[in-house]
Amino acid sequence: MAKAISTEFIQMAARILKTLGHPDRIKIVEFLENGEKTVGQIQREFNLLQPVTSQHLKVMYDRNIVTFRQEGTRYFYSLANKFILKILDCMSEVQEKLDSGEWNFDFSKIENQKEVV
Amino acid sequence: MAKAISTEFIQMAARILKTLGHPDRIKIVEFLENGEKTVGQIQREFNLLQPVTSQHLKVMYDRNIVTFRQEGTRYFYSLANKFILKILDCMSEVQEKLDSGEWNFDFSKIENQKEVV
DNA sequence: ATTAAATATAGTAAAAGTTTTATATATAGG
DNA sequence: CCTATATATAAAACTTTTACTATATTTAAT
Repeated sequence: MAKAISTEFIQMAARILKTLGHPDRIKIVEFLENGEKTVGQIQREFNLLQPVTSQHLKVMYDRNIVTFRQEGTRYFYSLANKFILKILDCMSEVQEKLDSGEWNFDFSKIENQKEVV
Repeated sequence: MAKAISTEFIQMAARILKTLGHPDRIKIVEFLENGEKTVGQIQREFNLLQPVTSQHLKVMYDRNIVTFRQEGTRYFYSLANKFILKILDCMSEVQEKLDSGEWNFDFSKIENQKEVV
């Protein structure tokens, strides 16, 4: 079972989780699981505005979630560390359990819900 | 390997991750892993203000992360579903890898960093 | 009935995150 | 050199969070 988590780690983890707590970013990160992609590829894949795409990538770069290499005028982004992979694994595992009905999650509480405090 | 993640699920997951993306809430959720706790217990454990504690719990309740039962004037909070446990497991696993040096994470990028965009 | 304890709720100001529109930069090709 | 392409950066308007402070509610005890 999970052992206690250190303060320094918690700060880092909170930042990562918060940053991944945005639908676009989850999708992007998942997309990058298949290998590096350019900004344009990402943008087209999810029908995002270019600056939005860049912004997401910048935020994730600043938080050490993605990294990139430049080639000519293109920037190839990829996942920066294994923590992210782990989280993706975790999520898809959860989704499987939900799909199979083994687990249950009350979506009603979170859908179409106005933000509260 | 992680399989594709559905849109509905992504919305839900983003919400959960975003909500857990706060140091206090990670700590609280981890604390609850040991079994239900009252608001007062949580508050004292982490030296939080009472309204702050209640707020965190309310937000997490609204997002189906925790649940509670009332007994007299006390509210006993506990984890609401297994997704959360999974995330906690994931995090402590990552921490182990980091501690053991098997993995690496550049903390410099996220510590004492002013928020950008 | 009164009071104390435990917790929730409300209100508000400040901070952080998001989205959009506009503009800049850098590289490649002609 | 000039132009087009790919991407970054900036600025502004807006929304959501966060953290406080104050107050209300409910139950238990006297």
